[in-house]
Amino acid sequence: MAGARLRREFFARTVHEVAPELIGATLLVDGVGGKIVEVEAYDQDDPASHGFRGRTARTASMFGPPGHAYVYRSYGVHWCLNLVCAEEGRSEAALVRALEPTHGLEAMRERRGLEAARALCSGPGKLCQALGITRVLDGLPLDEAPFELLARESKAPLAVGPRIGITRAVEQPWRYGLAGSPFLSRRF
DNA sequence: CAGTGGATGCTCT
DNA sequence: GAGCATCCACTGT
Repeated sequence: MAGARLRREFFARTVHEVAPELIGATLLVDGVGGKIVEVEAYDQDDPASHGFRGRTARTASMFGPPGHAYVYRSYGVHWCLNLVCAEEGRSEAALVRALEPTHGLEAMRERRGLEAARALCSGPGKLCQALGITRVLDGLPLDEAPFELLARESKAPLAVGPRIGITRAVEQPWRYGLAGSPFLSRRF
């Protein structure tokens, strides 16, 4: 299932080291969540990253200390969750794109109005809806309630590919997934 | 299946 | 006023 609680120090490295290690970790919000099966890396010098043009009110927490959440609204409809990496002052973060639901399936079904477990958390907006993530959690530390983040117990078979839904830096292969998982937002 | 378009809000130009 | 790190419903094979 899940191992030791991930400490803030885990995130105090470049996102390109952290992101692949997040695959297989367990993410819970108020006890509801599951195993991370898909993330994307965004860094300081990345034209596709919100931090690329410098710090703004929206992206403040992305420039904050590592091991915290950066939550933003997407397309005016959905919320997206990032796990902030690197040292304070830089802007590096891993976008959590999909979970394999393991805890609180009923709560997720209620929030999503769905039955199929496969579709509960198979996308960044979907998983935020399923876990009840909103701007309220922006900037909060990941090693304190309501968050709970548990390290993977064994190394996961990794799939790597280009990121989804962006228009700049499309060629960077900074999307990581659990190979073969049926809970991905899209196949690799 | 694949492809299209609408909903919706906020940030940045 | 454009442009999104999206999702869903709808269309047409």
